[in-house]
Amino acid sequence: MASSIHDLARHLNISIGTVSRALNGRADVNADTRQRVLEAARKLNYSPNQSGRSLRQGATRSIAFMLQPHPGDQQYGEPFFIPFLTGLQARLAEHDLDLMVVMGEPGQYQQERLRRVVETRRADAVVLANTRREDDRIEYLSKAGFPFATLGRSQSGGDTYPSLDIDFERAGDEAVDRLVARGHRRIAAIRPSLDLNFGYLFLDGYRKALKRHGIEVDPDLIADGFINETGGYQVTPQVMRSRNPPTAIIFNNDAMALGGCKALAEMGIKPGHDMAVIVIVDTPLCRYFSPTLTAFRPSLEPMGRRLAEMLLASLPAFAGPEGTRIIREVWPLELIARESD
Amino acid sequence: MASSIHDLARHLNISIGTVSRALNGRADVNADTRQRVLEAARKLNYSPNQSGRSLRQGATRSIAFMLQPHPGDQQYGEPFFIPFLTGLQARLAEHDLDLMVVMGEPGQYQQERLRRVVETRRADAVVLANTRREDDRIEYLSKAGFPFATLGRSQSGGDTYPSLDIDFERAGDEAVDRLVARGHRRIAAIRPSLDLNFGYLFLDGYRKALKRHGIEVDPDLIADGFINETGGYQVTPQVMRSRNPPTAIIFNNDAMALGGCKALAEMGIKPGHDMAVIVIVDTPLCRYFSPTLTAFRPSLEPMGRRLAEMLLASLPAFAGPEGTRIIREVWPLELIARESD
DNA sequence: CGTTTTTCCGTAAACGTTTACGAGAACACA
DNA sequence: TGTGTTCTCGTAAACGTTTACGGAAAAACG
Repeated sequence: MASSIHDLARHLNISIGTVSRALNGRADVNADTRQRVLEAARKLNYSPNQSGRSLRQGATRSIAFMLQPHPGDQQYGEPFFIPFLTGLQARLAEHDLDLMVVMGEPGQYQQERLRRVVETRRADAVVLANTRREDDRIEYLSKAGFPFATLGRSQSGGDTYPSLDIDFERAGDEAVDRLVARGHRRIAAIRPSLDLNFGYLFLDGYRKALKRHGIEVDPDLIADGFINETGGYQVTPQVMRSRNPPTAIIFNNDAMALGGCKALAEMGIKPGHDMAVIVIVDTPLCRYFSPTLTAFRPSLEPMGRRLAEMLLASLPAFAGPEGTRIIREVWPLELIARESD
Repeated sequence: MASSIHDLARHLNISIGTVSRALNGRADVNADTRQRVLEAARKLNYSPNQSGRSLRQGATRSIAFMLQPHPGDQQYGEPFFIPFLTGLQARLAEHDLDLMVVMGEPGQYQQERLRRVVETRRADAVVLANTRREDDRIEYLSKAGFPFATLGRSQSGGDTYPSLDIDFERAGDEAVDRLVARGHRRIAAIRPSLDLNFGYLFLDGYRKALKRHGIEVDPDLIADGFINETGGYQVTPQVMRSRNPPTAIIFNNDAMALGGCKALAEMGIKPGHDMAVIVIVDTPLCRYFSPTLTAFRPSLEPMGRRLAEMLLASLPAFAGPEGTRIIREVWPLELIARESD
């Protein structure tokens, strides 16, 4: 059915070696022969079989993206992976690379899926998302010497891999800045209780800004909860019950913010009126919630494209003549001012 | 680095044929030998190279999922693909199948990406989403004899492929039913202007229910627009300007509903108060919008799993001894009553 | 003990590529 | 004409599997 390089060779009465060289643009083939090969390839509708190619070259030309759902994640998952994936895939496709999506089992730090991809050599490299502060996937890939890049930083693995992250520290800082400028002194911070690295970065920025403004950090105003609506709903009252309740809350996650606002509403507190609310990562939900939520927005599709570039720059097979580079970048977020603060 | 079947053979002083047979559970290998092979495989950390396997067997053990963004789609894409993909991938993984994600170029009906996957044999089958009423991807795959399944029906390709769809017709019907029961007689329907098949199905249900209730279909109350917020925003005033404006609107898309509500608000009309609003496919946005939007909700993750099963049942390599079957299913939606109607 | 059957394993080909190597022909140069 | 160079191509091996085939040894059977 599908034509192979042998079919072309037989059809043209030349050897398969020449056909292959002609197709791959090698120099040692007569211009006329090459022309005939290309024509025949078009006529016979030839495309190289990727399995054969992979086997010979030891490279699959596909990149695995591993997405690890959080335990207890809500039905629709993290909305921002689609645009990120779009960018990632677009740039990879320009290099004729495929994107394989691997999802971990929710609820556990599973390496099994990852291990399978690596050991059966189904992909040439891996992109990790949802990086933990200490991430066993990173440890594993580092030790295995398998190329990878991450969306988000981690304390694991050192600086040996490319990573692209959002500047959560600066966002936490700016959020406090903005609230202080609007007269707030009692500012709460609510973040996920998971080991997710961004939760730590966010808190660093939050603390730094408070110090700069000479405001003492009150542990009662910092709380961790499940990274979903329920988490925000459960943990917000906790902060409100402190001896000296906050007048503003920064949520480190959109879903938690929605749950938190629900809790506030039930306590008769109106976000944007009686309580300032800022969300660190903007999603469409923030735009449509009532009140609309002030939030920091990342540019996801460009990030996807950029991380693809960074990964490729670290791979010997794709890096230019100037050699491989490990690039790490931290991108700023754009503040979208809305009604809630 | 990675050990091959040759390493095992050398290590055990037997032939590679025997090793392969032992690993694959073939009968013609001594129980004792098999034991030794399995142990050695574990010790040497052996996993079969997928490229070699694919080449020999003519099957890649990976399934491609093609997602085609709509022209002018908003930043975050369709939120429901992540849970669907989760289910799809989970079931495929149980059969040791990988999931490859292929995104078409937004704005065009591009077959190029698809063609590449098929012709270079990078996947054993394809899953299509965003099916059009007349879908050239389906035509192409049918003609090429390449196995595929679709999320959503189409008029293309006949009944030769498995498909799983949501019962948009019934949802349109039920929405009208519900509105009529609440006293409405002037009910508008707003759907995307694209060739997307669900838009037609929805309208069929809408018309059917109106007829059953003896209400004449008013063409002025049916409008098409871009499948995003802007589309809803632009087209809603159009319906409102009709000689006999509606008292209720059914939106066939969540983003269009949000845009529509914005337009209504600007006209001084309050959804859920002065105007009943129902949305056909529920997303988290519907739950957080103010007012919360009554909507029909699909169960996406189970659908993903089910479509994987249906696809596998149609593939000779995976169908059980009872042979391959083409399964087509249409799943009902669950009405989530909220404040907007 | 001779014959047949069964058990087990090695050999080798095949999947579709790429590529190192070498060889023949053409050409340049003296 | 002899030698060296360049151009072009064919040959064959290699990547890591699976599997058809055949054969030797062991077991079963009379």
